[in-house]
Amino acid sequence: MPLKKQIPPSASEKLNHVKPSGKKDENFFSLVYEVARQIPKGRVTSYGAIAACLGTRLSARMVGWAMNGAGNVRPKVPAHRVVNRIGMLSGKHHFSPRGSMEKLLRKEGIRVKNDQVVDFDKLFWDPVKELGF
DNA sequence: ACGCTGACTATTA
DNA sequence: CTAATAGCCAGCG
Repeated sequence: MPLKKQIPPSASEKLNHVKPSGKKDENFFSLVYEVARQIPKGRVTSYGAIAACLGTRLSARMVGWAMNGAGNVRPKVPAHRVVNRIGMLSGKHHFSPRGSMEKLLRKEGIRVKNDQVVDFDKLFWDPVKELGF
């Protein structure tokens, strides 16, 4: 799945209006959480896709880092639906309890084999495309 | 303040 | 094909 063209930084400004309060600290984090919450059940996406949606395709690491606090944020953020670009459950080690990520995915009908999402290309949910970016 | 680390990705060798 | 490299930027010692 081609990540297509480069996303202009203006995209982040678009989502910027979403933030209810005037806090800019959680700017990036909030955006990540927002997008992550939009992931339909039974679908998955990648850190890079979210990053691209925010206009910072190169900062996919930050997306993952943001997920680090996903469990602390309310409402819950389906961090288990976010995997790396090849559909591998790279973040399963950060889940509690260990291995819950795969379980959750399976529960949603997603087949996981050897820490990898089966038919990742079909289950892939592109926020850029779905959200109209 | 500085440097290292990391749930990533794309590019180059 | 695999391996190394470079961007990204928020935390933490």
